[in-house]
Amino acid sequence: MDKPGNLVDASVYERIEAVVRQVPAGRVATYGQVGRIARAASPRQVGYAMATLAPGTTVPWHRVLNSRGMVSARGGGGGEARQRALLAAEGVVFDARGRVDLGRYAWDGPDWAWLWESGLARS
DNA sequence: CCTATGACTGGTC
DNA sequence: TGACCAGCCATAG
Repeated sequence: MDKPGNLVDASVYERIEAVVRQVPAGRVATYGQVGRIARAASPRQVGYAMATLAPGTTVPWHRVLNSRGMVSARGGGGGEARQRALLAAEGVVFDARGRVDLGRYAWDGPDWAWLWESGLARS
């Protein structure tokens, strides 16, 4: 896992990115889930953070889906197909409606150790 | 410095 | 099933 560091003093977007980095290949997280773990004020903050990521970022943004298990539509376009391709390459299957079975691919959450070291475990 | 602008979710009607 | 609404932070121009 990557360096947790002290995420408590980091900006909201930094915490969100750090959490997304913890999502392993082949699993997917929802904006709401990431938001709760990163202590974002609202799930939407996660979307905002993803939208500002640089093109060549190392953050696995494609593993973040909305609460319905679908790829969220974005302004620019294009990125949606890429997101699904990346997930498919990791073995994530989409059903006929274009949805992922969250009950099967949902991420369990970050490791306890990471959570503690990052400072996000504290309430 | 101020405004517009985004990858969302849960509750209510 | 929809449709509508509040809540929210960083960045660009």
